[in-house]
Amino acid sequence: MRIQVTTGSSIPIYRQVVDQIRHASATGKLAVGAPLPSVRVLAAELVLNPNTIAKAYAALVRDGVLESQQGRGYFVAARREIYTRKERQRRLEEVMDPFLAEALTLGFDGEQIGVEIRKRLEKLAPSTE
Amino acid sequence: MRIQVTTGSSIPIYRQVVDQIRHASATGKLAVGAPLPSVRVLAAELVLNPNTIAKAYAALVRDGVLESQQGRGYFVAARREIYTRKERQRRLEEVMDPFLAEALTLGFDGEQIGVEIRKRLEKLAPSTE
DNA sequence: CTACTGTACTGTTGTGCATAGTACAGTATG
DNA sequence: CATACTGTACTATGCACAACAGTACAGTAG
Repeated sequence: MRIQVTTGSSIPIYRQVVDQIRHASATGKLAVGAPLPSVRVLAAELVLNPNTIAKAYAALVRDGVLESQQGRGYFVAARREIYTRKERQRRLEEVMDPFLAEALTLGFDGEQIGVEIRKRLEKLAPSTE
Repeated sequence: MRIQVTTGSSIPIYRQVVDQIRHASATGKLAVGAPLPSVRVLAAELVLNPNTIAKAYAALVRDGVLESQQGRGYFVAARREIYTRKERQRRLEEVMDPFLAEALTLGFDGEQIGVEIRKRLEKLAPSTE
């Protein structure tokens, strides 16, 4: 798994790391149980502070994407439902609204947004169920 | 047009204002040419600093959503294409990726995301084309 | 002129990101 | 056992930005 980070972006570095690992996990690019590079190794690779990586990993643990094992490392956690249906819905809308506002401003309508999303997903996970 | 703001959210207040006006403009709730509440009036209404509203309005002018007229006020700008097709695509993907990462983590697949988006848009603009 | 509008500053405060550095606990290998 | 990894938890610093307060000036409408 290759992680890329853009310093100077308005998106915090640790957030970029979180998003990429989430994506890889959700699309199956990172299998359940797979080990992740250690905090210090990934930090050295990306020329970042280990604290930044630790923060990203901690956030992913909090969200149930990763599991940590003291002294061993971080691993991709088994998929499990950690939220109620209602909570899932609420969280989805929370991130959907700003996205829709931007998309609509750019002149896309509902139809086109759907198409673009499908295209993006296929590009990321060619073997979709 | 009614604007609501949540202080203490992780989303900056001025950003909340921007998103809501964008949405209202994009969905037609705010007609082209319609006047917006003055910086001071809206600030008083929401119990905010006028600078915060001015910042939000300025951002909307920069994005082509509003137009300002010295001494008169802010008005909804005429729709116009301010970005190239390529730039639009790039901007869409920029906001789409974090959204998709979150949605996938929550366990939604492409199909369901499309459905949720359609539902959300209908709710916001019942008279969709 | 007066009262509204936008606009542009200067500060100050608080918060969050990212950094550096140190320290300690658990695990694996020899 | 010792060593070298791993995660984890602090403290402290520099920086950027959000939001605030206050002031000032320019354009518009009555």
